[in-house]
Amino acid sequence: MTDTATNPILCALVAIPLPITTSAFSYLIPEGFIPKAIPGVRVNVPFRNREITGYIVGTESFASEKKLKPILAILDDQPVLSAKMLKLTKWIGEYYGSSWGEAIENALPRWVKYGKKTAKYIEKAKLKTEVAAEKPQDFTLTVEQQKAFKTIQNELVNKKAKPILIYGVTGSGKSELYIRTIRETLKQNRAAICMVPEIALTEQLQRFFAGQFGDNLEILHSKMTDGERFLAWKRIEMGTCRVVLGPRSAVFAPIPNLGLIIMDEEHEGSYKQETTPRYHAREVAAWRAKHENALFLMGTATPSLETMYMAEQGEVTRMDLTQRIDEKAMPKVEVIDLSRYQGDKRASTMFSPPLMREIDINLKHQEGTMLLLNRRGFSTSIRCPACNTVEQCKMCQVSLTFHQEKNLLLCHYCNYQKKVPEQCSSCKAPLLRFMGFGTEKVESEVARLFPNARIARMDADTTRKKNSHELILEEFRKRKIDILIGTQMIAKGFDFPHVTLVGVVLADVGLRLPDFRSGERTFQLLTQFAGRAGRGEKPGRVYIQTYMADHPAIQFARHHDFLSFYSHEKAARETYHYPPYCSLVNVIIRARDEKKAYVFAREIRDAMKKEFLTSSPDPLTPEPEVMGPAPLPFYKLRGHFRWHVMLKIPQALNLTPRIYALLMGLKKPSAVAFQLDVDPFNIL
DNA sequence: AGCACGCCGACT
DNA sequence: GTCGGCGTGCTC
Repeated sequence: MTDTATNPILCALVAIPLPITTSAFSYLIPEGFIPKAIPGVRVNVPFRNREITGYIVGTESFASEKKLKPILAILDDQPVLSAKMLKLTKWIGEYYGSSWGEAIENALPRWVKYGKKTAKYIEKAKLKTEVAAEKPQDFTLTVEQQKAFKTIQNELVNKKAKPILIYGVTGSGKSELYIRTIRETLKQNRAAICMVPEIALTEQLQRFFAGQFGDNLEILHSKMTDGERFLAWKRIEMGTCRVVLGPRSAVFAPIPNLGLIIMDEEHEGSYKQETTPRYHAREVAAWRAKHENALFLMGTATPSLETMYMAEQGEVTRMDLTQRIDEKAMPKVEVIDLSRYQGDKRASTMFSPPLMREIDINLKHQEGTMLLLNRRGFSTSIRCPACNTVEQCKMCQVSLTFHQEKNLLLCHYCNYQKKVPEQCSSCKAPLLRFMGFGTEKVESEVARLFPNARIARMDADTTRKKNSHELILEEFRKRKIDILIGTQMIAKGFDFPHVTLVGVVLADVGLRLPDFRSGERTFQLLTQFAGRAGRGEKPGRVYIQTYMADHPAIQFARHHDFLSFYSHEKAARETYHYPPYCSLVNVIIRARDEKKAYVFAREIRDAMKKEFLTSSPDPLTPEPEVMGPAPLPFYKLRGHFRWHVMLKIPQALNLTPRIYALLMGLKKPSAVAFQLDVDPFNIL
């Protein structure tokens, strides 16, 4: 043993924010840096032959000197990440298949990446305009609300509380429960995060919350300037503000003593991030709440199948709010079978006579109308006008997508393909119809039919600019607009008491998407949208136009019957082995070279089959399946050809390390890249 | 991700 | 004979 061996050498483990598999690299800590080299600080380190900023995630000692490079600089006096957040990001990396460094960078606001903010930023941030606060009103709780609140109160002090799901019909007063629960949390000197599906709803809830929590409220979202975010972050970190409101990224708020995480509209797909790390905020929130002894509270009128299933399994506590507050009735829903009006001279190309009549009535009474067409679809599907059959894949039970280039119908799950049929595969009628029109066309049609109406359209195209959301909504709220036309973004959460009529121009749009969740999504959309009507004094009316009037998603939505829809959909998921009866992992393969992408995708498919399809002779357990490779809907994206291979496996273990090891074992051409999507939400 | 190392085509 | 194409491999 030499002298150096008896003196252990202190090294730092540094996570590097690059897409590499090694989770952390060891570096020497130069003598003078030792006191500052604590977990959570940023450091500059030599990496290969360049300098890169990483994060210290731990320290270790080596008995003998290894050939390690030294840390070049330590950038922070205080950690930018607490020990708890380090653990959380580690788990995210492991579960969703990103590097620890990428998971860390994702959890931090942008300004951390580029260094400290100067006084200039702070001054700028202080100028932030105050939000108009709605006067706090104290509601008396309904009997159901009281019962739910009592349970929540108990669970709030239970360190081992399970997550709670509030299943409450639209207008049943979930927000009021959130507020009381947050107040209760504050009383215990703890802090709360409240997540909403998107920034637009943050702004809506902000006025409501501001009246309740005043200076204690802080907002966190990516459209804020760096300066605003910096101040907000610091106030939260120091415990000055103890109520945080924001979209999915708010789950990473640097709260020191977390007591509560609320997730409003739990079923919303926007909680799943579509870039690396592809985390689901529901899972992250559940993990964080569990490890920080906080309560996780979800609320929605249309729970996801996953969460309902967890409740059935006893892993989530479910509470129901079946009544609207103030004894308001649920709006009456009419389903209009459009095939009845084909060739009807009174019908316009998109409006049936009953819906036109109702719009007219609303204009005369000067009451608000909302029209929904959820057309953000990329693909057009084909339908038989005689029997309304939509061409579907026999194996996967999803709609076939029309690919113009190849002039074929493709299944995006298993790559089954067939020629565009010349006649309906069900009733043999000729002349199949290609469907497709969007909100813009609705707007022009409404303008033509109702020339005196004041119309606005709200979709991804009209809300690109900052504040355009609020501008449109504000005009509508002030009744300067009679008819608001939009995509799903007008369906969620808004509370306009003057809206008495909502119309769905074509409910079928969502049902044709090539996704096993299309029925669930359509049910949710219709239910949420119907809930926008009749929130004021007058009762609401809902008109749903469709060619698929018998579809369960439409029929159950018509009767506001979520629980029956759930039973129905659950049975289908079990039959066809989809979540919650299995776990899905999607491997996305892309390359500039079309052939290379496909060849490697096949290699991955074969390797995964070999790895996962060998065992399980038990006939009662469903076999794992490896599907694909199939082209992704955006087959050519930014010059890359994209394929995916999907693994369906009947257990919810964390398979990511195993799949990663497997894929790294293949000799991958460097021109090909792959990415995991664990628990994919959009199979796109 | 990047960035260097490495082995094949058109240039002074 | 070289300059440089991007295929491939590695990063404490």
